[in-house]
Amino acid sequence: MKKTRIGDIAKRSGVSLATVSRYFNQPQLLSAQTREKIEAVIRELNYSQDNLARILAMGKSNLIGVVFPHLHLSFYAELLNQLIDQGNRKNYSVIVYTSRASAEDELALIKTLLSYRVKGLVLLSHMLSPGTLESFDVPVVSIERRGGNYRQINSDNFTGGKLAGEKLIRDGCGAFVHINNGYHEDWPSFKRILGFEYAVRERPYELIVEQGMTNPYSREAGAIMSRLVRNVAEKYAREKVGVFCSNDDLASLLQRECIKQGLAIPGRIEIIGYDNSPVSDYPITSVAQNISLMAQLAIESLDNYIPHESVVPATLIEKETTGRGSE
Amino acid sequence: MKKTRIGDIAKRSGVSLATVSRYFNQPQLLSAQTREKIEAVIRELNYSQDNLARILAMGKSNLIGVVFPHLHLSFYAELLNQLIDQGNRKNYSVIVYTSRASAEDELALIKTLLSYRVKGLVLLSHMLSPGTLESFDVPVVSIERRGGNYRQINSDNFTGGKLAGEKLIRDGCGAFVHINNGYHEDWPSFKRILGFEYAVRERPYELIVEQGMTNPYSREAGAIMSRLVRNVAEKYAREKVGVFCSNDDLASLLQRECIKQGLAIPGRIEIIGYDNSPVSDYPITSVAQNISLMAQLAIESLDNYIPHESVVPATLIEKETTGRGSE
DNA sequence: TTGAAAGCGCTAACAG
DNA sequence: CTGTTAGCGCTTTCAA
Repeated sequence: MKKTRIGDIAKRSGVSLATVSRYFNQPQLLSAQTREKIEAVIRELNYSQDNLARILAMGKSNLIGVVFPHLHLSFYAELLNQLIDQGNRKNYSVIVYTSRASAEDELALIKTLLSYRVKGLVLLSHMLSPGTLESFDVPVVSIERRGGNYRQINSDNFTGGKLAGEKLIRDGCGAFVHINNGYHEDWPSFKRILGFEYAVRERPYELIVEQGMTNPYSREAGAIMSRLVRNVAEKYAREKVGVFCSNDDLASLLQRECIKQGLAIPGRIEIIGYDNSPVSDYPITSVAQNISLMAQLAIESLDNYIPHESVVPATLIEKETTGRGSE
Repeated sequence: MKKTRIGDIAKRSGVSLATVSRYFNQPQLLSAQTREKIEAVIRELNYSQDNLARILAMGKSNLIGVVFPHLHLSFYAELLNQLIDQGNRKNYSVIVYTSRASAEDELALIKTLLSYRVKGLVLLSHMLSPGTLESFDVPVVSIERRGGNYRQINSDNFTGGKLAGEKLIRDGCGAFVHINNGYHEDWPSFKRILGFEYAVRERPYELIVEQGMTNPYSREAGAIMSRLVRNVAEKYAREKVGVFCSNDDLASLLQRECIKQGLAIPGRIEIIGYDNSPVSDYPITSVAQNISLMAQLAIESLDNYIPHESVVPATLIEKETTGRGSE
């Protein structure tokens, strides 16, 4: 049982192959009559297009390549979700990869993507240098990554961090902690720290960086967080502590640990996460990134590609790990 | 700046186009000399293959199509992770979709996948009937889904449920609850319920089904769980309650709610989840599905396709939401 | 409105 | 070992 091709339906409906092709691509050019004839045969033979051949002939696909560091962070999972959904609206299909161990491997991976003639690349991986990204001859959009001469979509990290700080101050916290699992001054997310530090300036403040919590669900991360909470509780015994975490998963881990150690939330300690991804929709106060807008912008910037940075607003979503403020 | 093709490098190195093709596909056939010559030019011209053309010429791709219901469940996110990784070993690329609203739409989506000549389909969606799945002319593997004449990969759900039940009994629970967000007797996961019920037979037992918790991270799910915990605590005031949840995310939600309502874990209530996905690696006792094995089997069954069911073992991973047993 | 024919970039007989 | 050539299935001038 061979695959039915455009030629088969051409023959069967007594028109030329080109006409059938037009049926799909420029139906206005066809007489209503031929159109119906073709339609009937297509249905009859249960034909469906071969996108591969189509792409080859046309030169560009509507496959889009996406590279995530991994999918263990709820922000990533949700963004992928949204990218797929937004892509679907434009009939794009998403090929997804997770990051490799070395820049070299990652480059190979992207070359594979390119070998499928992807229409564009959406990257959340940190592995490749801006220079490399600029060298691809398809649209490249980075999300929450270092900048360069390509399309960047970032959330308003500074404001996000600032909102978090201000909220914790309003709630009467006397000591402030930011927990991060590793940052780089070039990354947009670094501005979260700056924003937070700006808000809490001249108050007791501490920046804690723990690379071991890159996967917040690992046993290691649990152990680290446990120790960390103990230290913080001991160190700031008299004032309420306001903690801002670089992502929700970390915040969630922190919350669990506080509960375990009997620190009242939000009485003794307040927690604010970042992302407001569905996984944390309930009940952790978080700075929301508007993930769906980011996905939409990413997808839409693929056609009509203009390298530049977009900053999407960040908003504080108050839930149960912070207080009522003091207004 | 045109794309460099196989022909360009043929010309430049003074061999025929076919020879260059062989360089990639059957290098043993070439003399070391030509091989080197070609290699040099490839490097010089920075050539990289066009997989699309390749697939078209060869007839089959190494794209594989994956359809998930969504990515909000940690089991899904992790499985996708593994599928990508396992696929990479064989140089497959994964096109991922999330389920559509209707069977019709979902079929269209799969047709799109097929139009890219995917080598096979890995499905976690429930939308399509077995009959439909059987009708595709590429290998189809379903994971934890209803059976049919295709490759199925399921975990040993009955044993999994049974292990959970037995553990709770050992730990001295006097009342048993299973919380599920919707099931169907045809689904493999239904056997989790059977296994659990078998283990706790003739003891106080209750099955709670709440469709509203399909996305355990929704506000709605939070509200439902809150009410549910209250009811359970009230109803079983004298005996320790053993709760088995149909997935880890639900278990995690339950844990949080118990803590909030002041029910000691594992003193007053014990919790066992299902999946043991990384998201729950810490600290919820869970029945592990061996997700990476499932992914591996799925990927490997794509070549040398033999429709049948594989059942991968389920094991109980004891963590902090259950007690020490009583042996 | 329609058809003929030349590609898209690569592979795979077949012949040498 | 290597070259010639005919496709893979579709799109797109160009001409009619």
